[in-house]
Amino acid sequence: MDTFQLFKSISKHITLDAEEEKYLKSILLPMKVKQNEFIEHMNKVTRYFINVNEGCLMTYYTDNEANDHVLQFATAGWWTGDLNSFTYGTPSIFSTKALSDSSVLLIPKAQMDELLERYPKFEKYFRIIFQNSLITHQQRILQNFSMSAEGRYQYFLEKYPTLEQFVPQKFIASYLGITPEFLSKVRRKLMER
Amino acid sequence: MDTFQLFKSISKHITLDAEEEKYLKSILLPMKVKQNEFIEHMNKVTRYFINVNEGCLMTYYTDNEANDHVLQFATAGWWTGDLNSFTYGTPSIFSTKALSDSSVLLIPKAQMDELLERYPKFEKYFRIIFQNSLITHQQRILQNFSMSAEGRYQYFLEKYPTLEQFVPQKFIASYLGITPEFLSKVRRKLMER
DNA sequence: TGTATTCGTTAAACTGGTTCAAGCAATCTT
DNA sequence: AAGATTGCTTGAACCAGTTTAACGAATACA
Repeated sequence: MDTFQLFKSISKHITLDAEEEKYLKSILLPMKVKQNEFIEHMNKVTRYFINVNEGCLMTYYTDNEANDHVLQFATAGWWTGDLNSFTYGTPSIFSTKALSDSSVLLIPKAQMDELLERYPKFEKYFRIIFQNSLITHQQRILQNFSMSAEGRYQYFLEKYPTLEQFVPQKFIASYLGITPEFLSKVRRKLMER
Repeated sequence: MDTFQLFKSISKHITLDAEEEKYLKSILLPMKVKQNEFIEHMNKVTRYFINVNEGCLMTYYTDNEANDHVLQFATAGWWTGDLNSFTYGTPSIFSTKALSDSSVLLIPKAQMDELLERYPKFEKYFRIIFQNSLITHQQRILQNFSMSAEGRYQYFLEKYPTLEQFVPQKFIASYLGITPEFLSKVRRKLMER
């Protein structure tokens, strides 16, 4: 099964020789998770940086009032997880769970460090991955400030048309920073037009 | 004048040899900007990635109703600018201006590309810079969802104690995603305790 | 030195979004 | 197949933050 989405993502940015590809495969941990199963739990140190191969994951924060706040959905080819906890070994503030039966590739922290040291080419790959993700996060911050909930919802539907099949509405609401009740009202308003 | 803040930032993450340091210096454009002067303008393609040496810059988005929304303040050692426009050559949605008399180092896009190609060590440096910035942006998104304006203001004061000297309150309000009027109320409430 | 513009504050009216409570449909459990 | 839990919707009351307008203090400017 050489058709990991991860390798498609990598080949967009760098070209691996046989040795590099072999080494990378040797450190990846393939894993299947069923719907609603967790890969990482809040309050524990994150062990893995996660790449989704099939299905859909969600990384989210649970606040003191037990409200969930979705940081990110991840589908085929996307990286997810608590980057701060993974990088610096601090307890995670996020949990990551499967929204559908999924298959993922995990890289443990020590192997990630060794990969970057042995084959600095991967520095470029992750530089680009983090750079693009940063751009996306910058845009999300500004949208939350400058657009209404209705506008954010419409933008979400346009930008991530494939996510609706995986993600219950209450989690879309959470991603948008509103309550499920209010998303329901927004949707009705949009339908009536 | 070998005391650029940038070199302190770099030495935290990688070690440069004489050649690399010399090359880097040869492509940096030092520049002084007076208070309220612009380095980059919205709607134009960003030419430079900006590192602050002295003073304070602000990168912000102006929406259709002419409201400003602050993405980032940057003081000594920090990078700023419109990363999307710089990387992909799209028209910028941000402007970057000086909040005080400042000195900065600019890297033009072509020179940045060449730096990364010639000396891949800088891939690691920018991988770490973008990774840390991404972590900060993730936390900011979640704070905006899970904390009140009052909580966000207190957190801002704790995290960036040096910024108050540079930044007018209306821009702090903008950074927090609230109106200046409401920040004024929040401040009074906090004083009264 | 006087004048104009900008900045922070206050207060009253307002609104986008929340909270609480209830009901219905779908799925999970046994 | 009945009961229990979860997801989505609706409505009424509510609240955190906005809008508008006005005022004084500070700064910029001619």
